[in-house]
Amino acid sequence: MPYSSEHKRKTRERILDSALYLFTRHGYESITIDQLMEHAGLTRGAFYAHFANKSEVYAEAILSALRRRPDLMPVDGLDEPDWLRQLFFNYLSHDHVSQKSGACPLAFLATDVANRDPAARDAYTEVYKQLSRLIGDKLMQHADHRTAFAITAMMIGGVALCRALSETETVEQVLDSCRQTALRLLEAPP
Amino acid sequence: MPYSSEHKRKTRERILDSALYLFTRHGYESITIDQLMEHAGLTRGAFYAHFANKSEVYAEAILSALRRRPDLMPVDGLDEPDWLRQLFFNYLSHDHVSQKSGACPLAFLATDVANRDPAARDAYTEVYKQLSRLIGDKLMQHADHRTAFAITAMMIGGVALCRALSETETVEQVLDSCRQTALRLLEAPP
DNA sequence: GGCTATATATGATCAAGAACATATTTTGCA
DNA sequence: TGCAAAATATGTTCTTGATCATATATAGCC
Repeated sequence: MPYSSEHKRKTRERILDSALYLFTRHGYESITIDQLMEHAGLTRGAFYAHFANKSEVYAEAILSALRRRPDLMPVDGLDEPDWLRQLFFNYLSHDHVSQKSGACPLAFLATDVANRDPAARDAYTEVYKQLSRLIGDKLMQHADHRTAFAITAMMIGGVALCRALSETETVEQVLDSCRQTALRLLEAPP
Repeated sequence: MPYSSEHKRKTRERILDSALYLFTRHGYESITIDQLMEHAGLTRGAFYAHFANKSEVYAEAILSALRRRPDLMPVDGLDEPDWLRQLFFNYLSHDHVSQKSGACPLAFLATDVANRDPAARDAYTEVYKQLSRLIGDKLMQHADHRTAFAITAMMIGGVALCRALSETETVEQVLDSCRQTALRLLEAPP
């Protein structure tokens, strides 16, 4: 059994890192297996030792976002409102929109996933449920728990929207408005 | 000069109708010129009498949404709050997500457009500005004008999100939460 | 130090689709 | 009624990219 047992696993993770990076930036169709593997420092042929096909790596890449420590996540040790405030500012930021910090697949692949197969949509759904549950839990006692869905929709929509807009001025307004509104929803229970 | 002068214009509009229908459903890359023209009741060859290339028809299709009377728009004669309430319910509805009523390109093409050329992004930006301005105007005196950006982000995000999700139960929760939150933002000025 | 299973690389196939080039149809007008 | 310009249809080229098939390299084990 050649190659240490860790080797393949690490290579796979490296491919998934590249996949998440490239797919969030350019979408499913625009990325080729060649580009993906080159980005991971390998060639086409190695791909099929790790994944059955392109669809599979796409779905796995989305799920892999859960295993990462995203740059978007607030630091530990904050109380709930502060944690949420920091998340809002991290998420609804220029750095996120321009992918200087990590890219959330929920925002970057929203309409892309809708055109993919069930595995991709299941992966997306799983990631979404974990994010909304996390926010919902932090929201407890500060606002209606169910508001979490609307807040996540606004966060995802705000970032997706800003990425599509071609006017930086409008991007600024959208991000600012979403941040302010998220804070309002946090601090003013119904 | 054969073919009545109206003929070409109408054909072009028919192609744009098909383009908006198909692109919003399947995204830019998944639709072929063949499919588009067949849907419009024509063949490939006719396409190039109307558009220079695929990119152009995509951008034009997005802009064409402004000229349509979308099924999403509330009926006339309502006062501002009622108009907005009806818009929220039309937009954040199952019929919209499942495209039984017209499809808003802002929600259906959000991440798709981000991977296209500047013309497509400019078209998207133009449509977005018109929608957010419309909502902003209706919002006057009922809420902070700038909240319009957050509300549109939530509407767009909510629909884009729901289209990607594979669990109907979660879709239900998201739509419901967005509708309720939109109403709250409408009725409770900061 | 060679053997072997596995990872990786390279070559080949095949299909899809955008764009163009040419042929055909249509219809207003002389 | 026939002509001509414009619209539409059909044939063709050429590129791209996913997948497969085969070749090579790697490293654990005897």
